[in-house]
Amino acid sequence: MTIKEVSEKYDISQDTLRYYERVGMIPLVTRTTGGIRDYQKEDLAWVELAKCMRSAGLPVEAMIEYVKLTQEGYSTIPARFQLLTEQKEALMKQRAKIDATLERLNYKIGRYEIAMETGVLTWDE
Amino acid sequence: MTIKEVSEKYDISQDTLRYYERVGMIPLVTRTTGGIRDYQKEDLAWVELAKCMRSAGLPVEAMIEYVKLTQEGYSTIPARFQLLTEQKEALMKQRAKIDATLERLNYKIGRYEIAMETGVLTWDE
DNA sequence: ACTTGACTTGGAGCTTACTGTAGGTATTAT
DNA sequence: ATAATACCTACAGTAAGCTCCAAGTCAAGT
Repeated sequence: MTIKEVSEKYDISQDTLRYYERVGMIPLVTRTTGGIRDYQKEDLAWVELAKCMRSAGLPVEAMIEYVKLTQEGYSTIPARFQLLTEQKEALMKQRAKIDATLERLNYKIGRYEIAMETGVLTWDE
Repeated sequence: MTIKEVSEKYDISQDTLRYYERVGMIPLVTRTTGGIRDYQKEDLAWVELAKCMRSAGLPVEAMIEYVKLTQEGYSTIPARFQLLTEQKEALMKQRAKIDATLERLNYKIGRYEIAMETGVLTWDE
């Protein structure tokens, strides 16, 4: 699969795909003899994982470390476990912040709704 | 309340507090005759709101627009309603992405746990 | 063989959101 | 009055994560 096809399939720009590979956020992609990227199933799985992690806000740095550990073999399994656990904690904290903010937004939105119906805005900020 | 006290109370650097005011993410803060910031209850409420929104990842730009609308009076209530509703949608999407990523992390973490107990790693990425 | 278009690298540039610095002013304690 | 400390503005610098560009290479069609 060419970089163009991967770019379209996952809605990630070609530049970003090359960037991910360059910084080590995904392992080196399979190439043709001419040096052109030819994404295999495994390469695609890494791209998909990277996209998922990034979309949640997980830092590029964490993915780079994870890829590095994975390439170092089984001995790094405890380290990988720890890394993923830490990232999981971080995401859970982030979700809690979003939930708190959503509650506030809902409250404000509700007040604006009432204001638009009745013409009265209570407790403005 | 001085900027130092506000900084400590909300755990936001003084630089950031000044930055928030400068870019209009919070309205202009009350000053002493000497020109020094003296945060009043209302100023603090804005700081707190800004902190909450930013911690959830809501863009600074959105808060700037919201503050601007608020200062333009009641006629902007529908616009404020729309702005907050859009930001709410964005946060809900972000939360969904976090949830999807958390599921994947949990799956991987579970597999690493089993690997550490049994020495066998199934279905590696 | 030649053109066209997609691909390559290396490196510069951009955006967002701060963060730090320099040079000056205000306030507080002695 | 003076020294120490906290504050001020304006502006430059930084970090993360892309994004764009130039100059060149590869591959497919004619």
